[in-house]
Amino acid sequence: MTIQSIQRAAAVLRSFSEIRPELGVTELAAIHDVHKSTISRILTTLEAEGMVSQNSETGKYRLGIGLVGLAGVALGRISVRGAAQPIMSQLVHDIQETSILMVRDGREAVTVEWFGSTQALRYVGWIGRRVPLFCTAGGRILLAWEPFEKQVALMPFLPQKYTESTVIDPQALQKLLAEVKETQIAVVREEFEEGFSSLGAPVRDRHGRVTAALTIAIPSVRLTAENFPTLQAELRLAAQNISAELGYGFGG
Amino acid sequence: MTIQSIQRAAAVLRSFSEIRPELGVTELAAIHDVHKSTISRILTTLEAEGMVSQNSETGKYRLGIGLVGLAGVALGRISVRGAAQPIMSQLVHDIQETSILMVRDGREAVTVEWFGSTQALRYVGWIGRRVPLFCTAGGRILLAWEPFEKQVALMPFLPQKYTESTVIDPQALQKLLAEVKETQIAVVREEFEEGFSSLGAPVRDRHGRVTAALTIAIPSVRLTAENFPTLQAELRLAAQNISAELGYGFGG
DNA sequence: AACATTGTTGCACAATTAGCAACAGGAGGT
DNA sequence: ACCTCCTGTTGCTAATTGTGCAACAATGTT
Repeated sequence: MTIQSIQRAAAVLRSFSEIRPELGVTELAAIHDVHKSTISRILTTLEAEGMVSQNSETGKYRLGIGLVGLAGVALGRISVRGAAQPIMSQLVHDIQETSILMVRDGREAVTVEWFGSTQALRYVGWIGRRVPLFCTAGGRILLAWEPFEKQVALMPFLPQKYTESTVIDPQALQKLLAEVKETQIAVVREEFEEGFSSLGAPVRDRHGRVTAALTIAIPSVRLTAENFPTLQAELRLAAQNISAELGYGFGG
Repeated sequence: MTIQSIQRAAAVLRSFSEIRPELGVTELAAIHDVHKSTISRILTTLEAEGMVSQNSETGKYRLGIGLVGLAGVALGRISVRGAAQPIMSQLVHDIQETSILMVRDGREAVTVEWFGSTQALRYVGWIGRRVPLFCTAGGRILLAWEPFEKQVALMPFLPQKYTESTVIDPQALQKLLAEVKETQIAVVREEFEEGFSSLGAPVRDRHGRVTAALTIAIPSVRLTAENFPTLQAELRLAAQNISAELGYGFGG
């Protein structure tokens, strides 16, 4: 028994994205198959609550600053962040590449912490960035230890290709996930973003469950056969150290 | 014309805080003077939307990871962040103290970016942290250039004292805000958190409006008469540089 | 075992919401 | 300047949905 108008409000909020950060009443009404007067009222209410704001020039709406404060409270309960921060900071200092910590949110992975490389050419992340599970290293780490039935249940939701390299064939993906589980490392080369590749390693909680993914995001030109062994070793070690901090008895 | 049930949902979300990250149905019902069955249904709906999650052991609720992704989109539209990041990183590198960028959210200031000092004793911030306007350096920066009537209109909402040093007398505060406006620097010594002080400087947009506050948060033992001139000068310069990036013609 | 407390659920009713229709304002074209 | 089109907003009312009552299920304490 859920409350329909609250569901509608949440659906409206989720309509905004990195790609479509600003939307109009008429657009949202079409997306949700709801009358525009209804959308207008939902947005008016959400604006009063600081969760959206209206661009006075365009009349269109965006997500509002009030969500940031709510997310701050939500982030505060994610204990892996505290454990990971010093370790990630050191990792980035050592390898001079960007490191990102992700957890699962529905059918996506979301960034809950990140430290950026200081090199001029580097990957820039942000807290709250959502990326697909299937074609990112962090996403594959979060999927690889899921029960097979759960992995299969997600296959109908495979997204479009993001790049020429994106793997979207279910069987090929299953194979990749099995390899991730075996090697404990995920490697994604330009499947999600042209020019960038990523490595991922599992972070486990005290029960041994993979609850987060520690990743390195790197301009592809800098991921070579020469430095790959070092990078993946450093990443593994950092992920193991974070897991140990969380109470995982991992060869500690 | 706002939608009451959506307002209620938002009010429930805002009930969670740093201090009270986990709340039960009965507590929330009392806080909001709403029947607990109503609260239970609101929470069930919000949980289905990923905006809260229930602790299976305690039966209580917390804010959920879905809010982080929404906040990520909201953060993406705050252009001051991109301008500020390299400058803040350099500032922290130079002074070895934590720097925080805040914008206003209603009657509070919220952190939209931060870079932490690597010293062992340091201030740790986080994206989405909300702090009172009145007794933090960033908050005072955000208030100081507000029209007098707007400042006065906020006085009834003065919070309780956080520390022995918190200034909550309206007239004393008005005087402090006038000084901030004159000196272009806010200094708060342990008014919000024991052991920590902060300095704030205004960040202006291309229209000249103060739309963000750049701050340094520092263990009070490290803020001395000796280093204060250097710290405030570095902070001013960094804030001016960010403002210039935003198109403010500030003695460029 | 009995009791207290918490979160959940079925039911019915009336309060609130959703959709229709009209409106206000702005942009673009002639 | 006038007209058309499009967008977001608002008054009104019917009916749908949300709310509160009452009961329930589960857990913890004495």
